[in-house]
Amino acid sequence: MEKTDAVTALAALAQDNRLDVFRLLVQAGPDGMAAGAIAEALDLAPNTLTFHFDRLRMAGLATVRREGRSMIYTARFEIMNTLVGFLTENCCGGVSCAPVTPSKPARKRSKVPA
Amino acid sequence: MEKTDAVTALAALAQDNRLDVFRLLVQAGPDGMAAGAIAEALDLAPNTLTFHFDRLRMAGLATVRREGRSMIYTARFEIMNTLVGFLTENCCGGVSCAPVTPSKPARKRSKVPA
DNA sequence: TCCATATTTCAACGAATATTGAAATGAAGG
DNA sequence: CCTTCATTTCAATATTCGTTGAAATATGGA
Repeated sequence: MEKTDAVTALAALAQDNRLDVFRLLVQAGPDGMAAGAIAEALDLAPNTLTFHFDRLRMAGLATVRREGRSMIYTARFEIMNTLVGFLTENCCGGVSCAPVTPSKPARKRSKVPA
Repeated sequence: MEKTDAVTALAALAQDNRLDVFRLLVQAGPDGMAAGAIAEALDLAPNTLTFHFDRLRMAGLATVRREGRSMIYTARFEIMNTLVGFLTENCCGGVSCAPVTPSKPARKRSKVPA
C-alpha cells in the first residue's frame, strides 16, 4: 500500500459521520446495506451521505451495487486490513513491539446469512 | 476507546507529513527521536513540525520529554493498537471476518537497546 | 405515460487545516 | 551575563472540508 493511499483511507475514516457509516457497514458484513437504511440509522441527509460514500469509495473502503431502486454499500475489509498492516509496519524496529490487538470476532448473530 | 478519540487519532494520522512523522517514531521505537532529527529527516520547518507534534500528542499517539536542549518524541504504541481494535470491532457481525493482518515483526536492528 | 421512491449532482457557505514568517522561550556554554 | 542552539508561539493566508437546499436522474408500479 502506498503512503498516499493510506492517507486517503485514514482521512476517509477520520470524520464522525463517515466513521459511523463505515462501522455500520463493517457490522452489516458482506451483504452490505442500502443507502436509505444508513441514512435512517444515522439520521443523515441523503445528499450528505452521498458525499461521504464517495469518500469511502475513493479511499477503497467501500463498494456500491444497485439493487432495484436502492444503492447497496459494502465495506471492503481487505483494504481495511491492508491499512492496519501499513500502520504497524516495521514497528519498533523489532524491539518490544506489542502485537496488534486482534479484532474481536464478535459473537454471532442469530440471523446468519447464507 | 470513544468514537471521538478514534476520529482524533485517525485525523492525526491522515496527513502526509504527520503520517511520516508517526511512522518514523514507530520505527525509532521506545527511545523516541529528537524533534530536530525528525525535522532533518523529513525536511520540515521546525514550527510546522511543532504543529504536527501537537496533533499527534493530543491524539494520544505520541509523548514528549525534554533531554538537554532537545525535545524527544515517542510513539504511543498502546493507543495505536487500541485504535486498530476499535476499527475492527464487531467486524462482519461474526461472519467471514478475515483476521487483522498482524504487523510484520520486522528484522531486528544491530543496535538493540537494553 | 404519470407518479412516487431512492439516490445523486450542483452551487454556495462557514468552519477547520496546513504552511509560512517573524518573534519569543528555554537550556547549555564561555 | 551574553550568545548560540533547539524548539515553540503567534498571526496571517490559501486551501480543503462538511453541510445545506434545490434540482436532476434512475427505477418500479399504476
